[in-house]
Amino acid sequence: MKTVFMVAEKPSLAQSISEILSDRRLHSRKGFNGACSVHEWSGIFQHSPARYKMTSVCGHVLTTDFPGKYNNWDIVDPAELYTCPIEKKEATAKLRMPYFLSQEARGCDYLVLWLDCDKEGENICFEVMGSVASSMNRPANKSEQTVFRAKFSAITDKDIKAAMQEQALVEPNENESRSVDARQELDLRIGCSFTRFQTKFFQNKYGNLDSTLISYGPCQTPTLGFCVERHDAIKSFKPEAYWVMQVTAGLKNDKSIRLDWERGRIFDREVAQLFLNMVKEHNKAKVVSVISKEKCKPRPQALNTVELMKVASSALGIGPSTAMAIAERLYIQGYISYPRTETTSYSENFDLKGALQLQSSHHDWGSTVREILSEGINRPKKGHDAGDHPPITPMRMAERHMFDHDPWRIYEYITKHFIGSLMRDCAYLSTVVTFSIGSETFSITAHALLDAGFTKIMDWLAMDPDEKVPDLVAGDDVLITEARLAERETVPPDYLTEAQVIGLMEKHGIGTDASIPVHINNICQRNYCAVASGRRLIPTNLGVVLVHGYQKIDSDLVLPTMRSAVEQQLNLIAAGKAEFDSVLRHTLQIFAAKFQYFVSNIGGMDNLFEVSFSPLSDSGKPLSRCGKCRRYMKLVETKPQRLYCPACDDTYTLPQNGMIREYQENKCPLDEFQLLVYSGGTRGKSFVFCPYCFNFPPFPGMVKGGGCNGCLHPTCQYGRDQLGVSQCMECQPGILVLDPASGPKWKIGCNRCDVILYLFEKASKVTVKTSTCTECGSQNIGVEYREGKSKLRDGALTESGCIFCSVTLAPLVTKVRATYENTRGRGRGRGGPRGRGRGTRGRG
DNA sequence: GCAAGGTC
Repeated sequence: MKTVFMVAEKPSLAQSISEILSDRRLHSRKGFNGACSVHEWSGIFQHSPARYKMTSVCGHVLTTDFPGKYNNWDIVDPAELYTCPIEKKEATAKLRMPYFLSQEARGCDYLVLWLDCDKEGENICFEVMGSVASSMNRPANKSEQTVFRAKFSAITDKDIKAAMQEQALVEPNENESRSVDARQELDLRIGCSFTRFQTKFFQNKYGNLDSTLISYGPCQTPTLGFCVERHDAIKSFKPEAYWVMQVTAGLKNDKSIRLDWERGRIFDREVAQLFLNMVKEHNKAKVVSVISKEKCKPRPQALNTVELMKVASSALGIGPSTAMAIAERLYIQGYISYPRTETTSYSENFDLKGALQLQSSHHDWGSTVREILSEGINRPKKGHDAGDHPPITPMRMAERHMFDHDPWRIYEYITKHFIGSLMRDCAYLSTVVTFSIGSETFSITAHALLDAGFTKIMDWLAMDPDEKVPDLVAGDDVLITEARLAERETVPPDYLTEAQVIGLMEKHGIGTDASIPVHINNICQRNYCAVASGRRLIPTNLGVVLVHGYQKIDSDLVLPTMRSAVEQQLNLIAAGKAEFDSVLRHTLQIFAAKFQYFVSNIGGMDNLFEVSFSPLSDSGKPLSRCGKCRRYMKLVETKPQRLYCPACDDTYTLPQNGMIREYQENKCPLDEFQLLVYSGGTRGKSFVFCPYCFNFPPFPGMVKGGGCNGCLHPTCQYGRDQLGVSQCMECQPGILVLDPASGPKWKIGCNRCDVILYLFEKASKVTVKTSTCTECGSQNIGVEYREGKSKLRDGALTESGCIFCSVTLAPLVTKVRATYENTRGRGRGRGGPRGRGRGTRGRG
């Protein structure tokens, strides 16, 4: 019997599709990577009995990257990134997806690809094919088609079964897949080249940038551009005076009404005065017409991701990435449907009634739901069907107490939106009374609620039911009690809200429903924008200077149209109208030239930086001596912390996220740089290091970023050979090395992994002896205590021996794993005042 | 240490 191997884009879809195709008679098991399940059943394929086996990937199997040697920022010129080779690597190493697929596909005869029906999905088809090609059976007849692409537009029985019909199965579309390869390559080369160049250029010049990375990207940069554009509009705004005419009239019942002038506002005082004078010639206003019209506020369309993110931000004060993380969890727990969808239309066979019935006993909205069920569902409005996933709807009922605050509010919104979309529109009577005073026209408008409709459940949209329409008919006169001019001033626009930024991204095709929150997060975390009250995005100095710099050098770099222009080129590949190679070569050529131009004109951006930031030479505090000039170098504490020698104008990278201090006056015997101590907190790793060797490893075989505990110097008293104790018990290549600067809380730490031994607390001296333990071969350790501090047997002040085998020493040793303190900056008393927006935190 | 795109 033949076996058909089938692959979907995510585990949940593999399950749904399997259930449909097997008529719910299937056997399921978890795959070895813990993420994907495998579903098996028997059926018919191409008119013969067959075994079916279905599993999924988790998004992309592979990712595009540079070969390892191009990832050294100090050696590789970013310009090389336009021509150097690129390679595909496993997207998520721990899932071992290619291996998983090849194992499961072993011995199968046919492959049916059920990846999402978009270009990314098409690309993943080829990643899957590449993974299983060598392990599947080869057909006896070489010309027989064994790889099929299923095309589906909804996860419904009807659609899925139709897609599986023999005549519906097609071949995967290589052109579409190649267009994604091209996109990946362009994004990688362009993004990384600009990011590396500007990061290195500005970080080596300014001390107070407070950003580890000054990134550029075809999506994140235009997104920042929107925020800065609004910032500029606010800063350059010039208020303008204007005048409005305010006419008040008295009714018979002594009530007075304010009439709205048809001309709205006038920007010329004299002209406004002229109109006022004309009006003042009259003491009555005549009712010209009274027109009532039934109007409606439409019920919402079915909910998609972008709309959910906008509402979460603007109405609930929950940022898009937090909102999506919450939605993701609600989905996994089965409370809502798949939350990443562009579709705003329920499919024909969507069980609206069933989904509604689930909510009929709800404490808060059960009674409304029961009313709808008894009156009948109002068929929702047709929205856009992107053919990806159904709209976001509740799948299970949940009460308020079952969730935390924010998850509840997201669930509540999704559910109320769903219910609202099945109710009637909100209907109201809009009455306009038009008046004439001489040649000028005025009016009043009043609304009277006829049917609350969906605003009964989406009550934040409800209308005021109490607006009274004055009892007037055409021909009536009302007495003018006052007519005057009011002087006003135009006001600047406000900063963009997150919801508006999402709207702009959507409009310009920047990012996708899944990546929009990531881009917004990026520009906040990189310190280009801060989230202010009302979730408005206010660009920081750094953000403003960057965008102005791009505008000065090459405004294309920040234009929102750039992304869509490139995508148009890519679509030519997808449509088979252009060659992959020629489009890629052409586009890369353009950007390589833009990059060169940017590099040679970076001075233009630098001029702006100079105004806002202080040079490295003015930053930091003196710490330790330079081995080249013997003068003091400064510790620059803003991220990334580094050492700067003002005399040599050299910068040295330091270990991050921890304290750096001098190690007395000790120097490295190789380069005379003063030695330093890194400490990652009380329970963290610590080691002695030479700032020069840390950046430029002195011996072959040493890696960059290491301390003296990994140094191969044969005789240096701080090196591995003198202070090493034994092999690490937990990692193969690691060596346990004494940290000579750690007293009185003495530590021996592995120079590779997180193993730490605490020993002989409060001892005055701990040394590594030249002799070794006869039992285990470890170096012996010597310890000395001061009078009264001894922990040794009988209060002895000195002893030496093996810390693992000696019955007196071993009990004074504790093994732990280093923990990392979750801090920015160090200690207290620093870092307070410059609060930074963190994007995903805080609620409006 | 970098992009953007999938997804857990």
